[in-house]
Amino acid sequence: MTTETLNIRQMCDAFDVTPRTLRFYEAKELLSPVREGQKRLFTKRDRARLKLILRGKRFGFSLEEIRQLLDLYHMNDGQEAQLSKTYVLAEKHLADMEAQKAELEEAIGELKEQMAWGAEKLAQLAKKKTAAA
Amino acid sequence: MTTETLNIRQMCDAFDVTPRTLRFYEAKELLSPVREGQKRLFTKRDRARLKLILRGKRFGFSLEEIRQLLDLYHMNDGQEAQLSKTYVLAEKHLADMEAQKAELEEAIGELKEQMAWGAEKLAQLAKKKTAAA
DNA sequence: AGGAAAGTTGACGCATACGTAAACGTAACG
DNA sequence: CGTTACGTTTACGTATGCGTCAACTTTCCT
Repeated sequence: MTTETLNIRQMCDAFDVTPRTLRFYEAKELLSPVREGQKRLFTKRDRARLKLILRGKRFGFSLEEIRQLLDLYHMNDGQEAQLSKTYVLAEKHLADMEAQKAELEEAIGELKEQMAWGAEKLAQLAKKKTAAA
Repeated sequence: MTTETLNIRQMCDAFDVTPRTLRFYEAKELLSPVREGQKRLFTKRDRARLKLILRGKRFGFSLEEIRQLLDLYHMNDGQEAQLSKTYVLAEKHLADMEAQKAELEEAIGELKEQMAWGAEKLAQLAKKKTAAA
């Protein structure tokens, strides 16, 4: 394996982000790339986390929320207390996302209605034009 | 009808936002309440728009994006050029939302997997505890 | 008339999420 | 050995989305 880890530029290209963003995420403890000298090397784990971070962002979560949620995907056999706390957080998160999904479906439905109305209007205008020709 | 329009406080209570927020949205031309003297009165139209604004925010759209999208719900028989431009925007928006929905479904699936794993771990810990007792 | 209640317009403040420029390290290439 | 490329830290700058006074007006109550 030649691509066990990625340097910062490869990472940026792979995820379409800037170096600044990756360093920022590291500062916020969302990522923890290893160092080769002073250079960052991003592991498979970092890549998985970044994917989740970007996804979280698209769903409107703040970086701080995301930081906490990242643990959900790395439940590492800790204490029962910690694990169950994480699990509860996950339940909330799940409920959140399912609510968002429901709302999204409603919004899609409404938008489609509006578009049908608009399409009809456009069709009428097109007809008038044809008739006038 | 006594509730044809709402004053700012009623509007805030109805949508759980602050006066500052409503004034801010007006400044950004997302809302355009009528005036009674210098006081704002929010019409049915404003209420519909605010609902869409808040929804848009939950889906991670910026206020500026939302401002443009609001026209989608008020396609007011304008010029064909304008109307068709709005329609195109709507198509993009729709594609956006459906993509988001797909991603959301994927995310929900993954999270559920993680939770199943976590639940199992917790069950094992519970068993050990019972056995030890 | 006097004062609280509700609303208004500035104007500055602040957290989030980076952008951007400066100054420096280091490693390879010709 | 210079310089080009790539990366680093430090630090200040910036857009977004409001929060939070301050200073007034308007209205309604007593």
